Amino acid sequence: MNRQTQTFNELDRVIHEPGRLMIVALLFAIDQCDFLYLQHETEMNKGTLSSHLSRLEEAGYIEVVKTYRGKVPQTLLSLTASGREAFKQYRKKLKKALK
Amino acid sequence: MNRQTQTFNELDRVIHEPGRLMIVALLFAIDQCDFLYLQHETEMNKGTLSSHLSRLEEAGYIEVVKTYRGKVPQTLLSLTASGREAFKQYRKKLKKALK
DNA sequence: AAAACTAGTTTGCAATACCAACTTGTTTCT
DNA sequence: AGAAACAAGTTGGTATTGCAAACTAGTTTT
Repeated sequence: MNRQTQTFNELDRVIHEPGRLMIVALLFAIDQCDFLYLQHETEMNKGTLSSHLSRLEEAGYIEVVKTYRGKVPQTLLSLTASGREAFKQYRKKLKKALK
Repeated sequence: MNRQTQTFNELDRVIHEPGRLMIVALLFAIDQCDFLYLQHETEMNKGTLSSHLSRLEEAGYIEVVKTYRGKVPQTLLSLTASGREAFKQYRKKLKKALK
């Protein structure tokens, strides 16, 4: 039984998906940002971004706060403690497996 | 424009999928093996393994040789030069992005 | 007041992914 | 000889992803 190999199979799928990996890595680095910033930074279209954010929220990895910038709606995103931990674990496992 | 972020989006999807990541990483390490060995090592069911192998073959990343061990069919798998290169690139990008 | 814009969400669709069950040919058990 | 098991797939069925287009709700422009 090759444990090194199995490590790849234990990767958190919610985070592993490149679209969400971009989002989580960004939020890990900058703590908080809004929907538009994410859209520009990741170059995803609105629909795709929106669904990835829903998935991350369901997983408890991000917090979604709908607010206003003046009178324009603005959605603020940030990692939860659980999300930070999940990303750290993911990175750790991946680094180990890629050795 | 955050290039670090975009790196995650440039990852080779054929290799990024954990099932295929296991296969490719194994073949990278051991050069050649058969279907059964892969099945035990990755703990995937036959259907899933078979379809991942087809995908990797289509991508030109592995060579599939159907032979016999006595009269029992045996499928031998190995990475192509292109497959080795793709895995090296994948690893390089990922390591860079995880920094 | 109507048209256009902002910020998202929802929907429909094609491609993938994974599992379970079925298939074909061979070998082993009884 | 007949039944069970094995190797290697193939074939559904269900879930997920990604994109584009339509939709919503409030705001600003003309």
